[in-house]
Amino acid sequence: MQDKQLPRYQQLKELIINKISNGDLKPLERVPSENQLVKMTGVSRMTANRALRELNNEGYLDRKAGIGSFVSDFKVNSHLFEIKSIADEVTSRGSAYSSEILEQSLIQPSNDLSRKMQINTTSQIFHIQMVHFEDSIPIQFEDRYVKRDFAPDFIKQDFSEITPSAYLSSISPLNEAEQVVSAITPSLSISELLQMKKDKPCLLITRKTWVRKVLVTYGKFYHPGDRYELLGNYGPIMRKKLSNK
Amino acid sequence: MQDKQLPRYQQLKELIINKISNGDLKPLERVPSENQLVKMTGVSRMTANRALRELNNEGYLDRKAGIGSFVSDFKVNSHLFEIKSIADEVTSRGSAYSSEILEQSLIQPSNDLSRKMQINTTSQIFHIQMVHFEDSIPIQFEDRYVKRDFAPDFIKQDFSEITPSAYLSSISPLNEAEQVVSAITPSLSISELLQMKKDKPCLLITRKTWVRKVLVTYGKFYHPGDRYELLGNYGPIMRKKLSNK
DNA sequence: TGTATTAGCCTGTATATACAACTAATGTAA
DNA sequence: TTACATTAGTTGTATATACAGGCTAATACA
Repeated sequence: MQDKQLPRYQQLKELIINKISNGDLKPLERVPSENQLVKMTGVSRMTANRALRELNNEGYLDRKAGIGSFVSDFKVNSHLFEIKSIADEVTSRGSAYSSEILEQSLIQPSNDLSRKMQINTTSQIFHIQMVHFEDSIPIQFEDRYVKRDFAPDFIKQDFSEITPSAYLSSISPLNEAEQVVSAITPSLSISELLQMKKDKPCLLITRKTWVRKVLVTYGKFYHPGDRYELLGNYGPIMRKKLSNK
Repeated sequence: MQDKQLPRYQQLKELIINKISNGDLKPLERVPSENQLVKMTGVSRMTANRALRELNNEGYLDRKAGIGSFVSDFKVNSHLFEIKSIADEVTSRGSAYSSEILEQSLIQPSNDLSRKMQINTTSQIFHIQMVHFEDSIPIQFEDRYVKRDFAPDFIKQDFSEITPSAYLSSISPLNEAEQVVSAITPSLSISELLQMKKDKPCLLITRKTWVRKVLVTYGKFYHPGDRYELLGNYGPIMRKKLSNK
């Protein structure tokens, strides 16, 4: 039954997380101040402070003394997941990013796919296939499925302007992700798309992302083994804050 | 000069982190209670509470109401880094773990290696090469270098009993790690060690770990691409606590 | 002796209060 | 207009206090 009531600071946190998840509060938007929360909910300022401070530590909010508390923008959330937009990655290296879209359609999922995405076969999903280039050299083949009801306008987007990852993050911050990394020998078609030599290995990343415990995307990302590495930094005190600008 | 003094709860946190890092406080050992910290340092209980609570959230401590606060054991820290001991990984899947040691020696580093490990060529380092098996099938070739002054007894260990990762974690919790994942075609010798078919790809993980900002190990971990996957879960609220037992 | 109670310590939460530092907007004087 | 001071609102920190709930060991009692 779990009717044991949560502590008040936790209730406050979930209230705000829910507003972020369902879009009531959008990235960079202002969140009620500590004193406003005191007036709204009747808690003391210290418990409002604890709620906002912990949300800040967890990466949901950005706070500044004298200014206020704001919802983190999606770049911060991406960093939280160690999942960067491929376009940002390329440009941050000082290289030129470009892309080529191979397919962008609304499809009926196969049995296998509907099972992987935890839906029934009658609901439709979006499918996109594209290649990402760094200085005109292919570095990723993206093969992604997206739930239709999560991103109804997915089909209308121009993904040569904004990557699917960035677009999906802009709709709603992703709460959770699972990523499986493996090394494979690519199929002939993928090998050709990535302009790889025969029998060269491929780094394959299979990623699922959830929003509020609901799976929204399932994608496979193929990288040429000799042109791409996946970097991860791990440490207890590595939170990065937005610059002041 | 940075002589601006840190907040008191932060001073308390660093005091305890330092004691953990330099071995004054060992895993599972008791940490001063909130009231003891009050008497020792003169702060109020709430700021002692904040220090211990945040250390708990960051994975350094485990706290239990009615019992006390204790240094997390190395398994928790490993999880913090998303780096699991290969032996734990295998046994948690219900398989039988075994290993074979190929080399365990004290060497003079080459120029290239001394640069990678940020030491001069006169200091000696340990070198170990071993293969890890799951149900007698090789799943990892480990090629690791360890600073001598960090683990002076490294050479004496029986690594068929405890993996190098687990041993190093037991000496001191690792503060920071960097991990690069790539897909390669293995050399013939590695391919044979891992009993792989010709031209099959290999998942290569290159990992550096630091303790108190000092690099202590540098290792390469080769996995057969068709027998191993690297799994990562990402989410804001995924802290796992030790069971009660 | 065996059992129940109590006392004491621990963490967890919540409140009220206070002061400091920072920022933006406003008012005021040169 | 410009420069400076004031003010109000924000977060950041620190303290004192209180009560609840979990746990252990000493104590009291039958």
